[in-house]
Amino acid sequence: MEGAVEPFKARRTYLVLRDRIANGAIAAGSRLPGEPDLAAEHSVSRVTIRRALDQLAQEGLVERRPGVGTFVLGPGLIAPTVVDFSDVFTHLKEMGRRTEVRLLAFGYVVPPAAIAEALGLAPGDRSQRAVRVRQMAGAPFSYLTTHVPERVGLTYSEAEMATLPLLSLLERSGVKVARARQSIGATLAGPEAAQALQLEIGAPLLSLTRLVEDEEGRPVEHLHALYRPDRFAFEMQLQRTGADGARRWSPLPPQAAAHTEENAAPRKAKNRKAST
Amino acid sequence: MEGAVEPFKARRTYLVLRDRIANGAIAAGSRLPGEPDLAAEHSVSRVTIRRALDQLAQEGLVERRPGVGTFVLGPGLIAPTVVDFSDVFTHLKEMGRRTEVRLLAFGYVVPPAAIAEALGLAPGDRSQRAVRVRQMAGAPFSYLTTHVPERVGLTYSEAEMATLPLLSLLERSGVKVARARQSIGATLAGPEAAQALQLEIGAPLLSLTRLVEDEEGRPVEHLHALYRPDRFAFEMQLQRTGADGARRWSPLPPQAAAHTEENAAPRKAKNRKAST
DNA sequence: CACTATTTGTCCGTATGTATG
DNA sequence: TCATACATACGGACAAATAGT
Repeated sequence: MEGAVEPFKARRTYLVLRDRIANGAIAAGSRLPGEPDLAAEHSVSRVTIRRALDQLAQEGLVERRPGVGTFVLGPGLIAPTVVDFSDVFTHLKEMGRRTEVRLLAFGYVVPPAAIAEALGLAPGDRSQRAVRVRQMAGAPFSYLTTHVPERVGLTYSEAEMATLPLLSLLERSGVKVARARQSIGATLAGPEAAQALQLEIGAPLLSLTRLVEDEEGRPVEHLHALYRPDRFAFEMQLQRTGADGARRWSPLPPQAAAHTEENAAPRKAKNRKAST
Repeated sequence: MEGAVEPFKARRTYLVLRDRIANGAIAAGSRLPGEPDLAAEHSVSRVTIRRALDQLAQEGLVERRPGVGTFVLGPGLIAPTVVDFSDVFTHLKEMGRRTEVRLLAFGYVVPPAAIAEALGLAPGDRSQRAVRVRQMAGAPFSYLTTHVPERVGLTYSEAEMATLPLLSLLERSGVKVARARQSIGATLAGPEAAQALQLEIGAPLLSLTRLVEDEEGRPVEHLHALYRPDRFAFEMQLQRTGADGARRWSPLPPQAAAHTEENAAPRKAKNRKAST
C-alpha cells in the first residue's frame, strides 16, 4: 500500500531538463548534480532519472562519463532559422534557394469548411491542396499545407510546385499579391507532421496560418505551416519610432537569414543586409 | 503471447482528433462516427477511444450525448488575444488595463549564464528576477519571467511590479527604451509553468524571448514569456509596399486587441486604429 | 405504447508497460 | 537485477439512454 505510481515521470523529467539546457538555465559545459540528487530534486527514483538522462545523452545534449558525472554539451543544435517580417518576400526567395522541398501530396479537393470560408469559396468549390516539407541539409524543419482556389492553382504545374516558392508561382501567373494576414501559435505534432518532420508524436511545434490576398482583396492562398522549434524560430527587431506622444514601435530590417549552427545567443547585430 | 501493448495510444488518438477539430477538418456541429467505428479507424480499442473522447469533452471541444453520439462543438474556444507588432507599447498599455497580474516571485539573484551574457553583466552580478502570471477574467494565459539589471530594478518597488507593466516602470525610472529584439518559438510546459497556467505538463506553449535596450544600446530587460496557445496568439498583417523592384512587405497596424470569444475566422479588416 | 436498432456508459478479467525500492 | 505496485490497453459483456418504426 505504498508505491503510488505516477506515469510519464521519465518523460516529464526529461522535458524539464531539456528545457533548462535549451534556456541556458544550466550552462553548457557544466556538470549536472549526481543522480541521487537529481532524483530527490524531481521526486523521482534513480532509475527514472537515469532514463531521462539516457534520453538526453542519446540526443547529444549531455555526455555521461561513468564514474565522473553527467555534463551538459550545450543548447547545441538550437540554431533557429531567422525570419524577417519586414521583408517577407525577399526572405522567401532566399529560403527557396537555400533549402530543399519535398512534395508529399498534390491534388484538387473540397477543402474543410474553415479554409473554404477563408478563401471565399462557395460550398463544394474545389481548391488545390499541396503538402510540402522544407528541409535544409537533409534535416526537415517545416511542414506546409497550402490551399489555393482552383482557378489560380491551374496556372502552374505540379512539378513547378515541387521546386519554386508558391508566392513566385502566383506572381508569375499574374496574381497581384498585396496583403497577408497571419497568426502564430503552438501545437503538438500529430502523426503525419511527426513523421514528416522526423519527430515523436506530441512534440511541440510552432504553427503559422497565413491568408494572402491580391490587390482587390480576393484571397489567393491559405497556408498552414508547422515548424520544428529547435530548427526554426521567428525573430524580429523592434525599434521605437516617433516622439513620446506617438510611442510607436516598428519592426526593423534585421540581418538576413542566418544559419548559425552553433549558438543562439544574441549576437551583436551584424546587419548583413542583402536586399535594397 | 499476443497483446503487444503500445502505450500512449489514448493520447495519440486524442491529439489526432483534436487537431482535426482545430483545423476544421471535422466541421463544427457535426457528429463523429460511433465509438466502435472510431476504434477501428484508429486501430485502437473502444476503451481507448473513450479516453480520448473524454479528454476532448473535458476541454469542451466535443459534447457526448448518451444514446445519440458525440458532437463537435467547434474550434470554438480558440480565440487568441491579438498582438500588434507595429505598436507594441500601446498594446502593452492596453494589456495592462484589461488583464490582471499575479506576482509569483520577486527577488535579486545571480542569473543563469545565458541571461547574464545577454544583459551584459559580469559573472556574479545580480539581477532583479520577477515571475508573473497574466490572466484575463481569471483565466491565466501567460507566464512571464523577467530579469532586469540590479541598478535599474532598484528604482521601483515590488508592489508596483505587481500592478504596472514593466516597460512603464522602466520609462518612469528614466530609462530611454529604444530597441528590442525578440524571438518566438514553441516548447512544452514544465511543472512550474503548467501549474501557473493551469495546464498539464507537456502541453504546448508559445515562447517569446525579448531583449530590450536603451538608446545607448545597453540591455535593460530580458523577458522570457510562455503563452497558452489556446488563449493567446500573435497576429500580424503584412502589406506589400514599394514597387516591384523593392518587393518589401511591411507590417500594418492591425485592429486593436480583440477578445472575440467565439470565432477565429478571418474577419474582414475593421481597421479600428486607436493611435496616431 | 411497445419493440428495436444504435449509441454511450459501466464493469470485468487479462496482458503488458512503467515506476519504485 | 528483481519483485512489487500501479497504469495503460485490450476484448468482451451488459446496462442505460435515445430515436425511429
